[in-house]
Amino acid sequence: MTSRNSYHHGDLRQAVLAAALDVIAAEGPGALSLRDLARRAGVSHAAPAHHFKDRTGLLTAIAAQGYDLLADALADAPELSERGVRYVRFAVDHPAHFTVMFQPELLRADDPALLAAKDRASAELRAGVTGLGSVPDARTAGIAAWSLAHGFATLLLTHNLDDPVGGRDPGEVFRSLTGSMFGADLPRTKTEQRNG
Amino acid sequence: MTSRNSYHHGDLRQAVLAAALDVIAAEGPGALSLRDLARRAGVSHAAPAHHFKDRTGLLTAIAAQGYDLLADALADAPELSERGVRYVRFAVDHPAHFTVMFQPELLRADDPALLAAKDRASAELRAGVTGLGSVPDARTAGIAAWSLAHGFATLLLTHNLDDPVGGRDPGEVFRSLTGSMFGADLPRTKTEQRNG
DNA sequence: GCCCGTATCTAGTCATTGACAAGTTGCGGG
DNA sequence: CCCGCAACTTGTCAATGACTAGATACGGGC
Repeated sequence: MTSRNSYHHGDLRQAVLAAALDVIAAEGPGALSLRDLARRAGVSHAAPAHHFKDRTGLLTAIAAQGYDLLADALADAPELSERGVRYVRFAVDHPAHFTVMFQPELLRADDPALLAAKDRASAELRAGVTGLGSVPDARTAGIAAWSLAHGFATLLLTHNLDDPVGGRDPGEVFRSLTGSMFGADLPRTKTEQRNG
Repeated sequence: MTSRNSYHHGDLRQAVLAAALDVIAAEGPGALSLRDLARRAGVSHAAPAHHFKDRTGLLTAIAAQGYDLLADALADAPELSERGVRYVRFAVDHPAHFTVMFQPELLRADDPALLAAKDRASAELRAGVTGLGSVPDARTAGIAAWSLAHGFATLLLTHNLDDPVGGRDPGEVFRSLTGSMFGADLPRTKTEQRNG
């Protein structure tokens, strides 16, 4: 699957990406070694560079793929709270992507593919907020919602909430979180927002 | 200041720590090089190892210092919302510490100094929640508050909120955030919490 | 005032890595 | 059939983390 006996690997780009995700999820981006990934794929030490240019290029490709996956995950979610749940689930399901996406110093910020994917994801995030209706300050509410979901996801991935969450589905735990803050169900109406 | 003409540096540990914080704040933990820090301090390439053992030891020392600073910053804050503001301010004022503190794979998790400092900070965080009184689920509320502050801080440091925040004080922006979610002022009473 | 234990720092070394250059293989269009 | 180009290999260099052995000087004990 990952290596062939022919001169050409056949699918080296995917093989390296997959191996990289494993390493990052297990030991973080700092443990990434292009030469190690090459060994795992059974190719020479310089082969990965042809597909990703360098270490930064590989991480940038991962981040771009991550933003695309996030945009897909958020698409067609009815309520704001449901987008939050999906945001958290995305982080748990794709920890390596999520980790790399939010470490700008590891990435090539002007990469076209990265920018495009990031725009897609941003649009989906904003779409969730506009669904709130004409809330007093939709922008502030959007930042609050994003902060809540992002903080919960980050604390989860950094093992700061292992005890409270236990074995429960993190998405459901987050749902109960938003419930305890806003009341039973989101999105709230304009009137509720003013009184809340 | 950073180097002396005597054989002994005099304060190498502090000099290396300070230089490391600069590097991390500017280029992230991945850009840290013990040899580079040694050059900046004007000592031999192996000198820092005497104080921190290895790269992981240095990062662990920074994280421990960070948790101590955070505990200090949170101490004696009257309300929960004020602790949130201070949490965000800590992240903005000590970006290198904050970054390293929440990347467990960079640290030696069983380091005594790290564990002690982390416990201090945890106690301060929990103290803020108990101030809420007998809220339905204090633990859930605590996680929600921590997630909100942590997420906002993380998004700030990763330059995902540059436009919305502009030049304003991030602490004040966060204060307005909590206000838009919970109402005018925190902590809310038990009754408000039920109705909210 | 001297001596010695030890913390601090130096000098040298090795394996590993990222990055780059130059060459080889083989797929696929014309 | 052949040729351009993408995919991969081989070789190399500087930089780094980690380790070892040794030099230096600070400070307590006498």
